[in-house]
Amino acid sequence: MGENNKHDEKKITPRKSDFSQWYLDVIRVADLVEHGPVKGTMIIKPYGYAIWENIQKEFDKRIKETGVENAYFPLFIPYEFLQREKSHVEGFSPEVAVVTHAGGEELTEPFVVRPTSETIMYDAYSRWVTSYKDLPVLINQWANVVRWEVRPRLFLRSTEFLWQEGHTAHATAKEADERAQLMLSIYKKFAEEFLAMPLYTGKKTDSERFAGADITYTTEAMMQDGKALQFATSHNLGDKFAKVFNLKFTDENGDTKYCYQTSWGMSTRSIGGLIMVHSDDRGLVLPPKVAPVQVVVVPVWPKEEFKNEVNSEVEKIMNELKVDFRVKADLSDERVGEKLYKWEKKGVPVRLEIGPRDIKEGCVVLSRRDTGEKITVKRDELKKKIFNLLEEIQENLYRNALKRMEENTERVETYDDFKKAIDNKKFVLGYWAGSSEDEKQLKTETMATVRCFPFEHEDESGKCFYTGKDGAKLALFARSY
RNA sequence: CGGGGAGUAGUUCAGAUGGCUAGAACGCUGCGUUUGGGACGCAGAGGUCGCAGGUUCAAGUCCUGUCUCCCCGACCA
Repeated sequence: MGENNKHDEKKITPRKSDFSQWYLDVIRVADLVEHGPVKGTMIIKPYGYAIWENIQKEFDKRIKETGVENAYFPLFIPYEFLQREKSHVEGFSPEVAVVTHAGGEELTEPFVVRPTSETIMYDAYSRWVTSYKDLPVLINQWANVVRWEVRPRLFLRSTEFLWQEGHTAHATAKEADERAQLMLSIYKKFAEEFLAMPLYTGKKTDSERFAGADITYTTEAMMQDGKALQFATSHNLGDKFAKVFNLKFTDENGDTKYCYQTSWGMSTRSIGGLIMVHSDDRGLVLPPKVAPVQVVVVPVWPKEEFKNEVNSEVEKIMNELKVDFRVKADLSDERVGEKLYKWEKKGVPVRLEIGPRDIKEGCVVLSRRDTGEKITVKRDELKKKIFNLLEEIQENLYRNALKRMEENTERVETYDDFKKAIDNKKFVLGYWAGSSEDEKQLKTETMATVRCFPFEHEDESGKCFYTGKDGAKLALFARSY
């Protein structure tokens, strides 16, 4: 290494010394994205996009099982639509991109690049729904949205991001709330089973509620630096939007009623979460279920003359494995060490090494990304071993993340203990009866926010550690992204 | 908007008190030797030093202005 070279491109900043830098390093070495020319935008590279595709595919399957269908609505929304719901426009106007010129002229009516699609979808719904027989409307769209955030961060808060947004309309308030909660439970299951990411779920406080919603339900994940990341949300919108978009139906008795609605979304932020929950100082670590490549086959050619023999063996293995796994053979001319590091940094769960020695002995070497453990496996039980290994890695990642989340969640009774716990980068559970003003004050004092009132502690109540009020509900606090 | 930092090769950077043809490492191209955990040799390509003015015999270096980017906070999926 040159003496002038302070930054070794191959190395990764250790998590403990600088978590943000580590996060950016992982993204860089795994080759997921880079910055776009407009501030806060991302160029998602093939490997990064492949992760998103897997998320899409699996989540899409799961929501369709609940009767949801996909559709697509325009990117451009009349500004006037946004303005109809007062708190909605107040919430979003600071961050919308407004188009005032197009086709070489100034427009008579400006439009916005969608920051979310409630308005344009419900305008359509109002034409589609006339009878109770048209309900419920259960529609999802996979799309990009634009929010001109003050401080963008790769994946976590990009100016433009990809997501799914589900929008439903129902005949009753009860049905809408059930749907909102159902979707939240689907997010939770999806995150835990597919992304190996444990979550807290609960209700947001008034101040953290979605602009225009009656109730916002949320899922919160713990990153390895102890900060919280809002993973996905589900909103019970009540009938607010229905009233301003004139979304009405005639019920069984011939009475005209407004619909009750929900909306729910999950974005490319989930990839940021994935990185910050599982990855380590060697690079990305991906749970097998999301990994674009589950098994990478690395041939070893100690001498040129072995190349053909090994490669034909690799081909056999590929044919055998590609039926059941996402598998890739790295036949590039890079030297072996370089390949091993490369795929490690990309987070491939299982690596398969095969060289002349292994061929002679009828076996291969498998190495797992999460623990680094290497095992030698006979060729005839290869498939079974890989299958088990992938399952084990998936479980192990979840177990570790869950353990970390549980061990780093503390219950407190007093504000002093609260501050101590927050400074120790914990998630904190404590009784809370504060106002929105109190939340603000708490944040300036401790940098922590109320993440949610967790469902699992819904029935508990006690004395608020901040205001001293009785009958306070148990809330989850953390510093957050 | 506040607080830091940075603009020089594809990337990460070095270029005190102005001075010869602007450097290194990695990466890239070609040839050869190599290949069981980040190889090595030789040859090569690659830069109007963020931009605009100014001072000077001479500016990457000094002065003035300006723009941009990154990181940390307020906002959020």
